[in-house]
Amino acid sequence: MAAKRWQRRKEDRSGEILEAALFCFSKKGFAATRMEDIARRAKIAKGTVYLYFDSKEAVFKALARGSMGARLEAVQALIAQYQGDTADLLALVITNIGEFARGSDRVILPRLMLAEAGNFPDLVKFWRLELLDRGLGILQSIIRRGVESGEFRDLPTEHVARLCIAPLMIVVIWRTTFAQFDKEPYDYQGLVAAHLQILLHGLSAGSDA
Amino acid sequence: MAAKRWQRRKEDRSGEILEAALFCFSKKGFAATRMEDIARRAKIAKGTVYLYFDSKEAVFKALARGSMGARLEAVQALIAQYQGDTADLLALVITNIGEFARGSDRVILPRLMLAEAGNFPDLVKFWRLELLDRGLGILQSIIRRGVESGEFRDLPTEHVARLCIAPLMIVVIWRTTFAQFDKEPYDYQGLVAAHLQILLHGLSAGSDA
Amino acid sequence: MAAKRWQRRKEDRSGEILEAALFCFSKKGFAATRMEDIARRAKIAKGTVYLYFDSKEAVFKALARGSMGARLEAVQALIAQYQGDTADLLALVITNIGEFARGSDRVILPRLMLAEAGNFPDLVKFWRLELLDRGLGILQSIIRRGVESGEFRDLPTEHVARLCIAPLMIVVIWRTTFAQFDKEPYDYQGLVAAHLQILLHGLSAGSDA
Amino acid sequence: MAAKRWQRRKEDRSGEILEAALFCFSKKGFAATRMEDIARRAKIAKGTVYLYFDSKEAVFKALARGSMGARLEAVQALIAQYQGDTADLLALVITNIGEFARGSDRVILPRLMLAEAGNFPDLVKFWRLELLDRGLGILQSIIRRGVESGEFRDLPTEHVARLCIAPLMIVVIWRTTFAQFDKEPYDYQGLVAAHLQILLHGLSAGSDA
DNA sequence: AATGAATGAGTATTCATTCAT
DNA sequence: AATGAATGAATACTCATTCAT
Repeated sequence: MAAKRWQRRKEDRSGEILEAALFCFSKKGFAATRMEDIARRAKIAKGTVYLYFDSKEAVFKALARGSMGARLEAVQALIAQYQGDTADLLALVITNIGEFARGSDRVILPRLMLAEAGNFPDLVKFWRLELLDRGLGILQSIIRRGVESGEFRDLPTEHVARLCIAPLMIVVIWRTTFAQFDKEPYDYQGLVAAHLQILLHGLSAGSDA
Repeated sequence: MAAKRWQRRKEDRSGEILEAALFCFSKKGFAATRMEDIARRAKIAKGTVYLYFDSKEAVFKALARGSMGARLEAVQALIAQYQGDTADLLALVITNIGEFARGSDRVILPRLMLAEAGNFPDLVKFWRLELLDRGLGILQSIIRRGVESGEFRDLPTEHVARLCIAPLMIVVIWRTTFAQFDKEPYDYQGLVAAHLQILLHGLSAGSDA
Repeated sequence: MAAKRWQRRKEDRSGEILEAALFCFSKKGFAATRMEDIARRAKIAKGTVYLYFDSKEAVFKALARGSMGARLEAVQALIAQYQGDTADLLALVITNIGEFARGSDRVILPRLMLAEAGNFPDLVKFWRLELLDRGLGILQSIIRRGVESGEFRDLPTEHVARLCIAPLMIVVIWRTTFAQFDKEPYDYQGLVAAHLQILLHGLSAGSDA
Repeated sequence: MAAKRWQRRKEDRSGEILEAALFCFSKKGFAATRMEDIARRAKIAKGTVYLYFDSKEAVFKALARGSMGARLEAVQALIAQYQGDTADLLALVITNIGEFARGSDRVILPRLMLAEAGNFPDLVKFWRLELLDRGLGILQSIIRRGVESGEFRDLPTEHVARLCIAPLMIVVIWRTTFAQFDKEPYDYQGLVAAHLQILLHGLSAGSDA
């Protein structure tokens, strides 16, 4: 539990390697990244990587598994203590994830996962179960709350949850794939704002004739 | 002795190879697919592939370039001759693309493109310019028409266009990546329906007090 | 209609193939020449070559064996009927071979043989026995005649014969290998003339004190 | 257990590889030599060769470039300090090169270069400019000196220089190509001696009436 | 712990050769 | 006889992994 002092160094190394690997994988993909690329970027020797990870695959999996769940838990905590309009809560959650999608350099992780899904089925399963299903579950519970309180129209929550997320995934994909050809930077924040306007308006029970 | 080893069929070899390649690439990714895999699936010899394509990369590019534009043009034709509500038109277009997303086996093409984007920058450019920008342009013009006719609220069309598409991309990604872990098949049609309900409701000018 | 009268006969084809092969081999070497190169140059289909030759090796051997002996026999005939100074005869023979070396497009044959010697030991043997030994034998007999008649100094004929040939081989090598970098064309005729001057002078018995 | 599989010896690996390559190339030619042949002969693994050379071509070029210029410089030094008859100097130089031609195992280098000339045009240029032109230049300056001092007849030096070398090239070719079929070893030394006798005699101004 | 030279399995590509047309 | 599509063996080169130092 407590971090052992003499392992301190080791943990740092491991993190540096993952950082380097993230950079390389996101730039060239898993297959096209050579262990030496990772090592060079981490400023260590090729062999050293193997002191921390069994194989290139292990590096990738450690990368893909780590550090994504934390955010989810943060969102969960946010919700637990929330008092107020469901619409505001939903807006808060979507904005929060939106911030991540448009700002964090970690977005390359989902991009990576999508790209290599074919080669790492168990990783897909992990993402599906640990992140997607959990995340969608949280959203569904929010939406259900809105329906029950009469704020939202009664639409199938499993679909609505996905519809909340979809534009954020667009942000991720756009940033990691197509942004390089933008002449002027795309206004991600505006997209999220428009999304919220349409979504909340569209969900709103009161606005229905 | 053996069944005909030489089956001359220049006719559609190229198409068969692309079909086989599509299958292999979508299953294992570009890098992990061996030319021999493609050849075996196309039931020809390794060397034969090279009679039709210069390299593995050329196969991939031919695949990624082909057959996606046709659908776009179909949609364009649909719109050109359309008379009636903009909302209905938008619903029609989204449903049309949705049908593709949830039914066609060609959806692996966008999946593939996303996956290999890092290794084929010029291909990304092609998709961006020839498909995305064109497609988004079409949607924007529809939305603008709705705004001008007073049917839709005045929201930034470049964002709204993306919001129309986003859930369809979710369908594509879900089908090609996560569907394998569904216990019961996900109701894509329901998703598109919910999308339309929220979107059209959310866009609708009349509902706003 | 009936068979085309003007259709080329088999023998012609074979010659055309050899001609094409000579061109290709001399340009790119044996290994780097593809059967298709030969076929294309001969303006026939790849498969057709195999109607005339069993393999690429067979083409090369047919080429290397043919058409070199004829010249040797011409020289032999020249000598047989010659009456006069041995020095003049030697000059005549050397000039004759020199003409070949500096003018004929067949010089690529020895060049080719040298280049591929390692891969075709039996061909080397053929050249050695059928051409070199015979050619050197003829030269030796001339020189011996000169020694016996008192025209030439008494030097070992097996060496002198080679010394007569050596500059001509230089011509061959120069033309086929280094000439491409000459700024102004090298004066092969002048070389042969200088060779004769030195050789005959050097051999001459009279000039020795 | 097994005998050391990893023998770290960065020291002279490169030289060993070149040595092995020289052997293989001279035996089978460039194209027919497999990288594995070279590796096996150098007693290392296939991949190791690539730690020292970028490609098979690079191995060949390193080989062809190296170790030939040194001898030329030795000859140049010899001349620079020489005092005495030009005829003696010329004899000395020719004998020196002759020793190389008939004794050194490096003669396969020119043989190799001739054989592969077609595939390595830039290498031909290197040999032409760095070795041939320089070598011929040295010889021409010697001959010019002889002409100016009145020892030699006034013949075109560019031709005479080549005539000095020609028999030595014969030695190289004979040794590397035809010697294998000699029943009794050919007397290369005798050839060089005869060459000198005829050449010096033939050049000598005094002997002319 | 760290290094990086060495290894060798794995694959894209070429091209001599075959044979149905 | 002629063709050229199809075959598949052969090989240069890459790179994940090992381990002597």
